[in-house]
Parts: sequence; C-alpha cells; structure tokens
Amino acid sequence: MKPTAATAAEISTAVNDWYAHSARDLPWRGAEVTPWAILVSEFMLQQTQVERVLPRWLAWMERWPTASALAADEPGEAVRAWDRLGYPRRALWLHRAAVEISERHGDTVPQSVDALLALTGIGPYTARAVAAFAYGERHPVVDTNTRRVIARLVHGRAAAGMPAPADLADMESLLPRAPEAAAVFNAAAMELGATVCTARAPRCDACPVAAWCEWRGAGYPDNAPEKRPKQARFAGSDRQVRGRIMALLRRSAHPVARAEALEVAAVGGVADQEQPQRAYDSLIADGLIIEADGQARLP
DNA sequence: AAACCGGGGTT
DNA sequence: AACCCAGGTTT
Repeated sequence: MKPTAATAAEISTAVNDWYAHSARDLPWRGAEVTPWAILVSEFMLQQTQVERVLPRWLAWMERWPTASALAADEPGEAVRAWDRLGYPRRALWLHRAAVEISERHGDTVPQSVDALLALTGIGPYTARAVAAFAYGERHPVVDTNTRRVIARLVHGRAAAGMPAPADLADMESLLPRAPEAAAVFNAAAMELGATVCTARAPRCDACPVAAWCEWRGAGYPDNAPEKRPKQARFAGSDRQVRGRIMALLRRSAHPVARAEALEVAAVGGVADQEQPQRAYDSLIADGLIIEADGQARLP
C-alpha cells in the first residue's frame, strides 16, 4: 500500500520518541560524558561496529581522560591501545588530534565544525557529530545508517548510493528546529539504521515510521544503485600483510629486526614476492613504523 | 572520482 | 565468498 504522507515534524517526533525508550545504553551517550570522550568514540566508530569499540573505548578513557593526557604519551602507545580495531592510522591521527587540541585549543575540543575539520583525522561526518553530540550544535549528521534510512523512508530505495552533498540537504529537511531535538534526531536516525532499518534484514515491525516508509509502501523493490564500488578482497591483500606486521609490533615490548618483521609479514602466504617489503614500506610512509639501524618499532 | 586503508561478524 | 560496518586521506 502507498504510505501516508508525513511531515518532517511527524517523522522526527516519531523517531525521537522511539529512541527515548529503545536506544542502546552506550557509555558515550551519558550526560556526564566530555567532548573529548565523544571525540574518541567517533574516531573509533569510523567503519567499526559499536560492539567492537566498547571495551577499547572504556580502557582508553580510563588511561587518557583528556586530550593532553594522550598527547603526553608516545603515539605508539596509542597504536598499541588501539589493538585490533583496524585502520591503525586512526590511532595515529587521534594522537595527532590530541596534540593539536592540547597545543592550539587549550586542551578543549573545539566546538565549531570548521575548527573540528582542521584537526587531523576529522572529516565531514566526525566534525558534525562532535559539534552536535558534544556541544548540542544544530547540524545534520549523516553516517551510513542515516543515509540508508533516508534512502528507504524518503526516496523509496533499497539502499543508499554514493555519499553526496544531497545527503546533508535531505537530513536538514528532516531536522527539528530546536538544537536539542535536532541532536537527538541525529542520534536517533543513526540508531534506527543500526538496529532496525538494517542493511540485510530490516525489522519493519519494530520501526516507528514504517507506515510512512516509501520503500515499504512500494513493496520493497530491489532498486539498489549499481554503482557502489565493490570493496577489494581482504584475504591476500596488502592490508592483511600490514596487519600482520602491526600485530607483531604491538605485542613486542622492544624493537624488532626488519628481517623478522618481513618474515612475519609472509606467514600465511603472500600475493607476490614484493608484498612484505611493499607493506613494510607503506607502514613507514604512514608513520606507523619507525626504522633505525635495521630495527623497526612503533612511533 | 577512484584507490587505499583492518578486521571481525553475519549471511 | 560476499557483504557490511558512527569515514578519512591521498592521488
């Protein structure tokens, strides 16, 4: 059946009401949480699921409760504490951001989107997320979950296409006027996509806006855009080989010989003869490895 | 615009 | 085996 037309206010109110009693109880959503703690959560949550982030975030905040505390430690310690969250460059960038916050912002996470964008490792999503969730600023915050919710609910599509500037305009058109309600809706739309309007098997019976959903109303057409780039396979990739080297360095209390690092890189197989050296060199280029006198160590 | 960057869980 | 994930940087 065709969905009943709904106003933006009806949608945001329904989603916010649902969020009030259905949201997961995540520690970075508490009232006492600092902007720094929220910034750390956003770094960790980039392309990484909530369940995997939780224990790492708790340990991180215990150890480095402020940006200056992290900045005072070695970057390598951040990489070590990052553990297996993936994309270890994020740990390095978070440490750099901590130094920048400590040195340029008096140990206070900046509030404006522009100032946040100037920090290392913060892009359009994270800047708006921190401004909205840490400071209550009214900005559209659009992640992969929100894009999918909007694609289905508003556009009647099975999945979102490539990220586009229109995503922000779409979200803006649904965003409540009041900053407080807007911040809640940003989180609520995300939560809806993460727990109900999921990519694989959406639970429409639990959705507060199912009656207004264009995709549901159209009979769930399989009209997903074809242009989504297929991600490269992980097995046998340089990324996997880099991961082996990083795992070795994380567990090593002392520098390791380059030869040992290259040997470990090949354990489990390589795509070609040059792959271990190529992965090793790329880690040096990224600043994740420091090499001196034939020894490799964390920065 | 496309490539690259982890790693674990789900289907 | 393919897909998915609170993205960002580089070319």
